[in-house]
Parts: sequence; structure tokens; C-alpha cells
Amino acid sequence: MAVTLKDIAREVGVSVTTVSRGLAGYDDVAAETRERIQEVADQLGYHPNLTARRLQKQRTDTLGFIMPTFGPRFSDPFFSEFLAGIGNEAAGYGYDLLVSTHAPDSDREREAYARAVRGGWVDGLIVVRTRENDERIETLCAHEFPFVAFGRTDCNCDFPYVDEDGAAGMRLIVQHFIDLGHRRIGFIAPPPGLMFGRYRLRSFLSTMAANNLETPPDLVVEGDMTQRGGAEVVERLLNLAERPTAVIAGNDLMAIGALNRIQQRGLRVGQDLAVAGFDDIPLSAYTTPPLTTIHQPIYDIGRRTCAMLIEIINGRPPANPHILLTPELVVRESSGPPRTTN
Amino acid sequence: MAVTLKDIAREVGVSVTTVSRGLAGYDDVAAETRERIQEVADQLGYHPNLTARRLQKQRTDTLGFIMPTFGPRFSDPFFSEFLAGIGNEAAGYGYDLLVSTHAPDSDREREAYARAVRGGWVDGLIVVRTRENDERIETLCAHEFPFVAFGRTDCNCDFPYVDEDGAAGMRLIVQHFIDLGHRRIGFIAPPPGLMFGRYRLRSFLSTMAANNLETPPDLVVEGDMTQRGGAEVVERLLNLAERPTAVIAGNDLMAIGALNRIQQRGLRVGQDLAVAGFDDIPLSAYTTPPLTTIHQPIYDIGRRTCAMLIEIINGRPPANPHILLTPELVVRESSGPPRTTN
DNA sequence: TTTGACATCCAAAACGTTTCGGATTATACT
DNA sequence: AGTATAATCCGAAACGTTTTGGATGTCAAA
Repeated sequence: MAVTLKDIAREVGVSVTTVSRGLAGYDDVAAETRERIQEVADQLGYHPNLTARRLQKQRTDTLGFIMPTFGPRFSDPFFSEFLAGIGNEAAGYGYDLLVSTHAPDSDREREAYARAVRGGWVDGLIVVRTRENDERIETLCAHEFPFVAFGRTDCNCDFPYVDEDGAAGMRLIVQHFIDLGHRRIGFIAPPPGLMFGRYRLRSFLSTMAANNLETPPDLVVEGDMTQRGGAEVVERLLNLAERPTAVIAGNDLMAIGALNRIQQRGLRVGQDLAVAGFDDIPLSAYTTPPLTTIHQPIYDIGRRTCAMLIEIINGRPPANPHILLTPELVVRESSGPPRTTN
Repeated sequence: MAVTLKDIAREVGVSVTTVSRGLAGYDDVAAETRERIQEVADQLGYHPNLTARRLQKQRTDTLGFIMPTFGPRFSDPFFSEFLAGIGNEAAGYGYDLLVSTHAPDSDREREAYARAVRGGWVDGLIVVRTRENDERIETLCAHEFPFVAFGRTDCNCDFPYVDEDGAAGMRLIVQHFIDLGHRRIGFIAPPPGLMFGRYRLRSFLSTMAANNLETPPDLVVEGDMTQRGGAEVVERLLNLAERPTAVIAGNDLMAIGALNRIQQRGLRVGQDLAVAGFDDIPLSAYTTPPLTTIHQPIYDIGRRTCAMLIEIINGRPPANPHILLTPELVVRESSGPPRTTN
């Protein structure tokens, strides 16, 4: 069926070895034969068998991405953009991208990582949504398997990552609200196990404290990162005897859910209550009102994560394996000063 | 390094052949030796080398998904959900999923399909966002390469697909608006090259005609499927001397963009102007106001597409290779009767 | 004429698996 | 005793590539 080295060898009248080396451009095959080989290869439409090459070279030229998916109705704008980033970068270097989808912290997820670690499946992994005491990272470190994470974590091994400076981002929002005159600010926190959520929550609390503002515990509620979750828990904030004048959500999706519920209550977002999100997903510019948020260059993060991984796989440890991107505040109509008559 | 059949063979004291056949469960190896082999394999932590097996079996146990991505800031809630669907289904059957990202109709995309067709890369492909005169499908058909499409197209080859009945869906919305009393309905069409857009547009026009309503050309504008696009082109509808009382967008993303711009103009969506989308992405329940739309079981479509592909790869042509899913209308607050004083 | 250097080529092994076609031994049947 | 039958096993080839370690021949320098 497919054209192999043997076919070319027969046609040209040399050995398979010579064909292989000729095509690879080694200089121990005469220029003339090399040209002849190339010519016949083109004419026959030769394309090397990747599987065979992989078996021989003991590498797959493939990157793995194990996507943590929650439930069947899984939709996160983060992933398509990130995927496009790593996909394009990988393709540029001639790498394929193998994608698995598994529920976080599930047995199947663990098994997928185990499979990667024991070799031959992919050359390296991209890890996203780092978790507290991240078992995945512990495993990869322990086996010295090449990987790069999007996000830091608190395990005691040193590993390469690209991350946004969530603390800095949150500081920007909180300060923005405080500068506008807000004193009572509610926070919709991401689930505690996710590292990026922790950074955001901690930074929220510390920035408040740095401004001599206290944050009573009932001003912090926890959502599940979805619109639905945001909508549900913002209720608790709205029902407080002394309602906050501003609400910050740990991500845009929850902020959008909150927007929805707040407006259903008849409150005007931006006037009666300020709201901010985090991530600047494309949608956040088109909500009603448009959402104040922190911009994250997800596509670029994907590219850089992937590029770093490829460097590592090829034995070129990056000069700086810890990239921390400083985010920027995007002010839109969902934020405004507190109502004076409050 | 890794444990191979040879290691087990040496340990047990039989040939590599016997180990291979023993593990595979052939009955020409004694039960006793089989158990012994299995035991040693477990103890040594044997896992077959997939690359070697692939080379031998001449199949990759891998499915390909070539994602059409537009521009760097690419974010489409459709893809993460679809990906989760095919990913989970594929994993259930022991298949890996190889994902490439390429701009539609680009040389790199063509090259990716060419690579698939010439074999050895993946066992089958999943094609999405079918296009008019879809070159990809022509190629795959011509080479008899296993694939399943999400979406139909107008080429003259017969091929397996899963699709939503876009025409039926659009009929539901249009009829819904007409029943509410609307007569002048604007339409934000998807780009013309995409088949699903054509079905939706055609059904919009024909349903209008079936109700003896005319659709002057300036009531149909064309967007690029993004919020930004929806926001931009809805302006043209709003600027018309005789403004429509309802607007239907070809997908939810554009509807959301339209929502934004309409409200910026000071119009109340649902009262002053009715709006509907198409897809029922999770966000559409949380816009302000929530969006009337057509529900698409994307996750399920992903699963079914994948399942069908695996059947085909394994030489079991599905009884019904043309699945058409009937969508349902989801009425939310963005739709309402036309203003009486119009 | 020998020596060495160089240019060009290739056979064979290797990567780890599966499969083909027997080979060997024991068992049962004439 | 001889012969068929079944139960076990295995050597070798195959999948398509790359690499190792020469082999062969040519030419120039000593």
C-alpha cells in the first residue's frame, strides 16, 4: 500500500540504509545519489511511517493534554482558547497533540497520568488548573517526566510553569473598587482546591486588610466556577442585612451568573451594585452591562506553556522556567462608585 | 527501562511468542503457564508498548479531530463541550484522540487531511462545521478514509453524519415569533460557506414565506458567528427606517452581541424588541435578559459521532449512518410580543 | 609501494509486538 | 505397535524505520 523506504531502494538500486540516510541528508551519501533518491521519493509520494520511526527513535513527537472536565454539560471558554494556543504552537514544532478528557481527581485521570509516566505514550504533558497538593505534579516530578504546568502549586518539588499573577490581578480590582469608594465588598470565591482560586481569594483578603477594611466571613461565598454557581451563591450576598456595595467574582463565568441574578432582583449593576469578574473571556465585553475584569492572555499562555515544554523535551532547559504574567485591569460599565444613599 | 515481553519470557522461561499469546488469552497456551505469565507480568509491571503494537497491527487506535479555529482570540463554547463528548466516548472504547487546530480552508488544514488520508496517522477522523462543497469531505470520500461528520453537506458522495435538524429548529423560532404577533423579523445570518448556517437561513426565509410574510433583503444581515460580529451587524437592523420588531441570530454568540448593542441603544429586549439565538450554550440562560434559543445536545452529538466512527473503523457499518436530531425551543425572557404602538 | 585519509555505500541489528507455520510431546484410538 | 488427535510450545518473519560498525574503492602523500 503505502510507499516505504524499501520501494525507493529497489527503484533507485541502492540499499534501504542509503535511502534512509540520503533522505535524512547525511553527507555520507553522494550528492548525486541523494538527488536521485529524493527524486524517486517525491515521484512515488513517499512519506515516512511515523509509527515505525517512533518505535525506532523511542519518542512519539506527541504532547499530551489531559483536560479536567466537569460533568457532561461541560463548557468553558478557557479551554478552546488555551487549546488553540498549544495546538498551534505544537504544530509549528512538528508535534502532535493528544487530548484526554477526565474528571479531576478521578481514577481515570490518575490512570491517564500513570500511563504517561510509564513512557511511550507522549513525550511530555501540559498540566492545567493546578490544585492544592497536586497529586499529578507530585507524580510527574517523582518520575522526572517532562511537563509544564499552567499554574503554580504548593508541593515541595521545583517544576516549570507559566502562570498569571492572580494576586496582582486581584489587587488591581480590589484597589479599583476601594478607590471608587467601596468599603463593603463581597467575594465569590472559586472552589478551595484550585490554586488559582486560592491566590485570588488570599489576595482579595490581604488587599482589603492592607486598606484597613475588614471582611466579615459572610461576605465571602464560594461558587463552582459556572454561571449557575455564581447566580446561586450571589443570592446569599444579596440577602445579607447589610448588603455589599460591590461584588467580585473569582472568574467571569460566575460574575455573569451573578449579573443575571442581581438584575433579576431589580438592582442596576454599575449603579446600585458594582460587579467585577476575572479572566476577560471574550463574552465579558458583551454582557449587560459589560463586565469589569482582569485580562488574561490565555492563548499566549497556551503558546508559551507549549513552547517551554518542547524546549524541555529536547533537553534544553529554559533559562527561566517560572514565568509569571502580570495581568491588567479592564474597566467596563459593571463597576461604578457606591450609591451615596446607602 | 520499560518491561517488555522479552523480560517476562526470560523470567518465566518460555518464548516471547508464548508470553504474547498467553497475555492475549489464546487457548494454545496451557492455563498454568498463562497464569504464571500473567503473574510475572503484573509483578514486573508490564504494559505493552503501544508504538510497537501499532506498527505490527497497522492501526493506531487513535481518532483525529481537526479543529477549525479562527484567529488567535478563538473562543467557542461549542468546542469544549463537543470535545468532552468525543473524548469521553473515545476513551470508553480505548481510543486516543489526536487534536489539530487549523484555520478553516487553509493550506495547513488541507495538509492535515492529506496526512490523515495517506494512513498511519489516525484510524479515522471527526469532521465538524461542514462547509459548502466541502473539500475535506470530498477528499475523505475519494480515499475511502473512515470518518463521520457533524453536519451534512451538498457534495454528491454519501457519507455518515450526525446532525441537528437546523431547519426544524429555525422553524420553531420563527413560528414562535410569528405566533407572538411579529411580522417584521430581522435575521443575523452565519457566514454563507457554513452548511448549518445555510439550513438556518433557508429555513428562516421559507418559514416566513410559508406564513405569507415577505423578507426584504435588508432584513437579513450577515455576521461572523462571534459576539463582536453580532453586535456590529445588528446596528444595520436597528438603523433601518422601518425597524424589525424581532431579531433572530444564527447562533447564540451573535445573539449575545446583538443583545448588548440593542440595550446600549436604550431598547428593552423582550419588550421593545424580541431577540432569539440558536444553540442554547450554557451562557444563554444567564444573559440579561435570558435568551430564547434552540437547544442543541452538543455533548451528546459528540458522543454519537464518535461512537459511529468507531463502529465504522471496526468494520461494522452502522444501521443508520444519517442521524438527524430534532432540536427543541427554549423560550426565555428575550422574546415577547411586539410593542403595540409600533 | 605502502599508508592513510576520504568518500561512498551497505548488512545487520535494533525498537517491541504479533502471527505464521510448524515442532514436540503426550494421549487416545485402531 | 502404529497412527491419528490434541495440547503446548516456539523460531522466524514481519511491520518500517534508524543506527552501528564496518566494507570497499579511490586518491594523494610519504
